[in-house]
Amino acid sequence: MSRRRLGYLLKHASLRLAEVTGPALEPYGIDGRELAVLTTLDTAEPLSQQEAAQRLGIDRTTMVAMIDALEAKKLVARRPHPGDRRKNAVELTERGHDTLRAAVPAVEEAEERFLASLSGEEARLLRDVLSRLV
Amino acid sequence: MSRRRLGYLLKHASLRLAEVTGPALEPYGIDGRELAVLTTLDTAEPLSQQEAAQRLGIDRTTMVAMIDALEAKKLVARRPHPGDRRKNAVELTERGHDTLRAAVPAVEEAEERFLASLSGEEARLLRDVLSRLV
DNA sequence: CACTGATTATCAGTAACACTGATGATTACC
DNA sequence: GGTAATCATCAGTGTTACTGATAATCAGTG
Repeated sequence: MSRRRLGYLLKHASLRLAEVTGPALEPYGIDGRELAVLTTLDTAEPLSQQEAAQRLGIDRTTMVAMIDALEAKKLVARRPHPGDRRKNAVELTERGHDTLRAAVPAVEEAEERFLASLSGEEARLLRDVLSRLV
Repeated sequence: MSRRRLGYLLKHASLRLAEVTGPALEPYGIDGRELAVLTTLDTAEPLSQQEAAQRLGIDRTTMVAMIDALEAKKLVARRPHPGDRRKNAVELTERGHDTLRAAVPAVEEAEERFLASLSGEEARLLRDVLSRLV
């Protein structure tokens, strides 16, 4: 049974989750990956693109395209980094903060719908177990 | 924390799992997707390509390419379907059966290594919970 | 039997995603 | 001062999986 294989389960769980979170984020004009970038950038001190990429576990060149898209939507801004002109200090704009504040509850609600068939204990354990594996 | 987001966890769990199962399957010349197709095709009555695609939850056109690759490796064969000349009856070859028999234990061992940090109960529950979500 | 509509496999084209490797600018080291 | 490392960027590539079109075949209807 290939349906029992862990790779199959993780992949299809991702697909089914995206079917729920995608529409939930659509009103905010972003997708799940962009929400993750916004969340990562929402720190006290602004990050360089490379720092953000490392924290999120994505490639540096992928982050360039992500920031390009978010900047085009006026959700983030590249600023000169104080003290190192090689770096960009990437900051959320006012609009970026607003979008983040509104999108996070929307996606959390979508996740809960996705997990609706589980008990609270099971849902908690799923997150916990996945966190340890990652 | 974007690291708590379910989409992030599922995606990165998939990536980390692939890092383990990929090398485990490499000696057999197949990847995880191809193993899933082989497993799906290992039935009493041979399936058409479309039936196999539906069981596996992938697109019909994707299955064409998968079967092309597996046929080139002599692991499966397209036969005329008895009673419906529109269909192909896709069968495992002798070599396909051998590969499947050897690769399944290898990938299961890799999965266990991936799950090594979990208790047996947690591992069992992870599979169970994911199955219900898919 | 002839006709219409559905089904199957295939192909070309496309899109999303994420990588490698190279480049220019800047910084750090010694 | 000169060399090596770091950062952002870009062009190119590879993987994956889709849409839409086509030809062959089958099923059902009158």
